[in-house]
Amino acid sequence: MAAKDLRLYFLVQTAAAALKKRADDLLLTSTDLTTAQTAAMAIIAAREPLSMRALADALMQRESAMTTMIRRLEAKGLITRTRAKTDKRQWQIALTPLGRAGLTKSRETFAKINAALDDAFSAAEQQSLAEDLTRLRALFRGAAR
Amino acid sequence: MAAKDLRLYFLVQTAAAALKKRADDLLLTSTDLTTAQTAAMAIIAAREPLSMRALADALMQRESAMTTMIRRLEAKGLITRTRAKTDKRQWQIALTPLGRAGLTKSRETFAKINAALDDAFSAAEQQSLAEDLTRLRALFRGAAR
DNA sequence: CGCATATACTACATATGTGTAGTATTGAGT
DNA sequence: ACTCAATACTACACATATGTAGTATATGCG
Repeated sequence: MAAKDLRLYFLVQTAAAALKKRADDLLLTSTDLTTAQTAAMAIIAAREPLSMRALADALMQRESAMTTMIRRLEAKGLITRTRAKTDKRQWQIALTPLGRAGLTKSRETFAKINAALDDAFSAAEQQSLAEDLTRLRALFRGAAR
Repeated sequence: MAAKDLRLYFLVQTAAAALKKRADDLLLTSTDLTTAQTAAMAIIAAREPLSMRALADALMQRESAMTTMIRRLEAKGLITRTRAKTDKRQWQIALTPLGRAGLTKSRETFAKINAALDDAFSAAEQQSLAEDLTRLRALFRGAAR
């Protein structure tokens, strides 16, 4: 039966989906942002101004995945895109004050998420889980065999 | 900085994405199926014939997410859909021989994934990871507060 | 300098997932 | 039997992610 082979795979995917959905539910009611958008804005806040490429790398995603999202954030007035002077291929992405405000507001959501985690997992357990997930991610991020 | 708040969230999502991508890469070259399709077929194999609703529940998803995927699997000749006699609202979904063959072939992929996991994680570590993920999933699957 | 290649980004097709609204059928209560 | 709510499923809009192909700019090398 293939079902047993899929057990850990399925657990990882469904746990990630449950976490994402809860965070999205909380975020969308309080800030009208998705978690993906919030994660992008958190990276931008930490490194602005940065290029599409740098943003994609920080989020461990492709540049092509960034185009649409960044356009949406720009349309909402949360970020600005300006051409880099030294390299005209690049954009320089930065938060607007409105974007900064949205990001600040999003902290409530992650505070709730983290409080729930703290209730359910001891610091040692969270540490162990983080280490396992880091190894899991590293294990599968190389080229396929 | 919001980045720290997002640490565990980001780890879970990126670890799940890395695992999904590796499995997809392997599966798509050997069977032309995605992991989501394979997971659906594994459920169908274990419980056929079953309704859209039962399938969605088993995959922890919405029925609306099933419609398109099931249509695709049907178009590929991997599953059949027939109306249930007792309740004409329901479909009865079952694998075709071709579907069963695809599922069998997919086992190679998950054998590789599981071998990689066995290399990197001891049985006890996998057990602990599975328990943590089960708790994490349960923690966030209820209604939002 | 001029050309080949690499890099940064965009455009679009495909796949998945969510949310919401709609249709058809069933079933429960009166 | 009739009505009304619940259930099973579909349709569609939107957000995200991947893969591939294309354009514009930069850069290295002869």
